[in-house]
Amino acid sequence: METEQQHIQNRLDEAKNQFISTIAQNMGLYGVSDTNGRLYGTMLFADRPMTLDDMSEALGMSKMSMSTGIRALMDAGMVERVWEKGVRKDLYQSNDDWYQSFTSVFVNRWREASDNNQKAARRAKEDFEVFLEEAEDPYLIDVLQHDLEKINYALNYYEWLDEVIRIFESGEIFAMIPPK
Amino acid sequence: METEQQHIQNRLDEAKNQFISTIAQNMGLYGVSDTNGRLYGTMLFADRPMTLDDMSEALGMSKMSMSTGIRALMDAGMVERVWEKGVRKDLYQSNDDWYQSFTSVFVNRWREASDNNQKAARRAKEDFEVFLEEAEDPYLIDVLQHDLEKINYALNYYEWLDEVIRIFESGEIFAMIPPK
DNA sequence: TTGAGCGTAAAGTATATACTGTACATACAT
DNA sequence: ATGTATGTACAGTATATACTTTACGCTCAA
Repeated sequence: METEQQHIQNRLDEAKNQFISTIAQNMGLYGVSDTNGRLYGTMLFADRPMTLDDMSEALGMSKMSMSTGIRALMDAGMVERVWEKGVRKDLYQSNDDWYQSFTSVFVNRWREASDNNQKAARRAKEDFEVFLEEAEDPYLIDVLQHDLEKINYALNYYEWLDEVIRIFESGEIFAMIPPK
Repeated sequence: METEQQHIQNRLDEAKNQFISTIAQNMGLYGVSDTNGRLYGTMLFADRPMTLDDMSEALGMSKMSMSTGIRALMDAGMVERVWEKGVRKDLYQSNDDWYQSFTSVFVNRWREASDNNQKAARRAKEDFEVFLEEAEDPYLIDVLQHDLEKINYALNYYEWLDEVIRIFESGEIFAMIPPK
C-alpha cells in the first residue's frame, strides 16, 4: 500500500517525464535525437551526477546506448563528466547553462554548414569564370552570366549568415536580447 | 564528337552539380532532406519553371518523389507554383529570396518547438506547485523546490528564445545585420 | 461524352538509422 | 599477479525513412 507521500512522488515522476518527453522531441532542432534528449532531460532533473548504469536503469535501455548517447551529448557540450574520489564509475551531469550550451550547439552546426557552402560556392565561381572566358556561343555566355549572378548572390547570403552566427558566437546576442 | 562549346556545357553542369550537392547536404539544418535539397538546387539554376517530369528527368528519380518533394519545399516556402496559360502541367520555380525563405523556415520550426516546450513547462509548473502544497516529507519538499527552479529557469530561457525568434520574424535582424 | 494526360494516394521495397547483446581491453583492488 | 568491475568496439537485429511501382481520380480537349 503506497503512502500519500509516495503517491505524490509517483505523480511527480510522471509530470517530469511528460516535460522531458516534450523537450526531447523538440531537441531534434539541435541535432539531438529523441532518446538522447530524454537522456539529457533525465540528467537535468537528477539531483546527483549519474553513472551509465543509473541512466540505463532510468531509461530502460542498454548501457551501450547510454554510452554512445553520452558521447554525443558531451560533443555537443550539453553534458560534462565529473569526478568524485572513491567512485570507479564515470559520472556525468547536465550542463545547466542553456544559453551557453545550446547557442554553442547552434553556432557549431551552422558555422560548419556555412563554411562548406562558401567553399563550394567559391569553387563554382572560379569554374564559371574560366568557362566564361572560353565560351563563344552567345546563349552559353548568357547562361553563364546568370549562373554567376546566382553564385554571387549565394556568397553574399553566406557572408550575412556568418555575421548572424558571429553575433551568437561572440555573445553579442546577449547584449541585444538580455537573458531574464 | 562533341564541340568545344558542348564540352564547356558539360563541365558547367558538373560544376553546378557539385555546388548543388554541397548545399543540399547542408540543408538538413533547415529540415530539408538531401534529395529535396538537390531538387531545390536544380530549380535554382533552371532558367525556366520546371514540371514534375522535368525534375524527374533531371534527377533520375520517380515522378512521385518529385511530387512529394515539391510539396515539402512548398510548405517550407522555398518553392512556388507558377502558371503559364496553355500549359497543362504544374510549373514550379525556386523562391530565390534566401533571406526571406530561409529565415521563415527557421522561424516556423523554432517557434513551434518553443511553443511546445513552453506549454509543457507551464503544465509541469502547475503540477509541481500542487504537489508542493500536498507534500509533507521534508526531502520531497526539497526535491520539489529544486524541480520548480529548473522549470522556472526553462521558462525564462524560452522567453528569451522567443525574443530571438521574433527578431527574425519581424525582420529586425535585417536592420541589425544588413544583407549585402 | 469520351479519352488522354496529369498529379497523387496506397502499398510494397530498399536503404539508412537506432538499438541491443556479446565479447574484449583497460584499470583498479586485493 | 590475479581477479573483478567498467566502458566500448563490433556484429547483428529491429525500426524508421526514403523511394518506387501501380492504380486511380480529376481535368481539359475534342
